[in-house]
Amino acid sequence: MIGGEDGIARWRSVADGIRGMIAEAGGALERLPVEAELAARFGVNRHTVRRAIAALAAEGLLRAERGRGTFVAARPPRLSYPVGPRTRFSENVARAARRPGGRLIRADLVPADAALAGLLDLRPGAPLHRLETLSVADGVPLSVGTGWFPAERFPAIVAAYAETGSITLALKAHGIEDYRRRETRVTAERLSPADAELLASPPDGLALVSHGVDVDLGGCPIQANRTRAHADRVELVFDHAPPPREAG
Amino acid sequence: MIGGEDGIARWRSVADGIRGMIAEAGGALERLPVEAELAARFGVNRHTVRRAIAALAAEGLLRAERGRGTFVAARPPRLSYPVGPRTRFSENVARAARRPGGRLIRADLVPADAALAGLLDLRPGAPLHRLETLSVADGVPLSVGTGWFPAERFPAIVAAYAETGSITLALKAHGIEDYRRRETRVTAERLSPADAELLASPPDGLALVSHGVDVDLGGCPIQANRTRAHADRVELVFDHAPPPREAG
DNA sequence: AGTTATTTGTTCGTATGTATC
DNA sequence: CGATACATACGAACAAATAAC
Repeated sequence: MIGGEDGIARWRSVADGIRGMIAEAGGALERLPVEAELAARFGVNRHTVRRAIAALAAEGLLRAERGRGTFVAARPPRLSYPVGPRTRFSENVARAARRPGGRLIRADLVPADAALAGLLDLRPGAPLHRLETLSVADGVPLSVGTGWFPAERFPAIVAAYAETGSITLALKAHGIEDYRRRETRVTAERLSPADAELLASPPDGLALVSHGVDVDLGGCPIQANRTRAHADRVELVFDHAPPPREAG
Repeated sequence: MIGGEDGIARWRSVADGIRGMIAEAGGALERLPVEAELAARFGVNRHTVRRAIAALAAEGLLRAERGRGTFVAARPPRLSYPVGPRTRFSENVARAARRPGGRLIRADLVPADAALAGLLDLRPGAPLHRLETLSVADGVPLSVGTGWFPAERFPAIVAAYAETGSITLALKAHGIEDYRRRETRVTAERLSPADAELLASPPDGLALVSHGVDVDLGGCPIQANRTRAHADRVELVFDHAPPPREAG
């Protein structure tokens, strides 16, 4: 069964109608009329309105709250998150914020699979400390990160992180004075239910996923990392500094 | 109304059940039983099964095709998309593919708003050529890009791009021999309906959105750019090249 | 604090449209 | 063309969260 005159489903027309209402109001419309009234206004069943609202909510335009109403999503500006050779996820991350912080969610010892072994220059099966951490700024959770560290080289990394709340300091306790980011790969995914929970996000939120490998000054890998940043709250900024003229 | 014993909605249990079926089959399950059979198997109404399938499809796990069936989505590996100072979106982009290509979707003349004027070092209201382009590799659309060019400096950019299919060549026709990417900001969003259409994607797909500004060798901005890459098909790779040893 | 009204969320039922096989 | 299978649409009822009294 397809909608009124043309071959367009009715819920799509309703969705476009709602889009129009929002555009017409020009920012003045905070809350949508209730579903029953929209259904009456568009001359369709309440389910059809709900289908339209679901589509717009999936787009990020609306946010429906049970018992309260349906609201036009007004998103605050994202926090800029610089990424470069000197990226320190748990630290520089939220330096712009007044109260940055990190928290250890979980830590365990896992064997390296083929992919991790390749990234870290280890044999498959080598023991790795896996740390799951949450980074928070001004009380708002920004990202969940999983870091893998060679357990033989960094035997006390978990305790050091738990004590200092900083990867950089925990590495320093193992003799790493400085390190560099080698490469960052960025993708986008939907938040997993577990990550949505940690990030205090509705389950339909998006994650900016970045994979990276940090190396010591000798080029030896010391950490593989997978960070899921809340896409509504964070933007990644890559500064492509011009190459030094002298080096040609 | 909430499902059977605990406070979990039935469609969530059904979704978990389907997840289980897929996991249990371990890759051997290509096609799901039809909705009516799933409804019977889980003891719920067909609508409840459809709600569960919709959720899993939104997660990217399933793909429903009208008239054919519901299938477990097997996603091909993402194409790596290097981003750096010498990024040429319409070109390097898909060099890894056998048949890269670009297509002009739309072009028009727009006045610079405050944000664009700031990025491009122009006065607000200055005329800009806006080009909407689609980049394709091996027949698969990868990304939609919108580029803004100062119209006074690049009066014939639209014709030049339409003729050559390349931003770099179109700029060369205006005397730009080389240019650099200054900065890239990356976020994630849901695909807009229009972009989903262009990218031949289901409407619930995700976009990796990158904003960038290109400057000529004198540092003068020549292009502002907003690219929406299909998150399932593309990953952005940022290579944080080590500082050249020779230069100290 | 407790009760009621409002509003979105879930579930079932039924029927029909439309694409595929 | 008929059968199959997903998509759309309407109707009815109740659940659960919130807000108002």
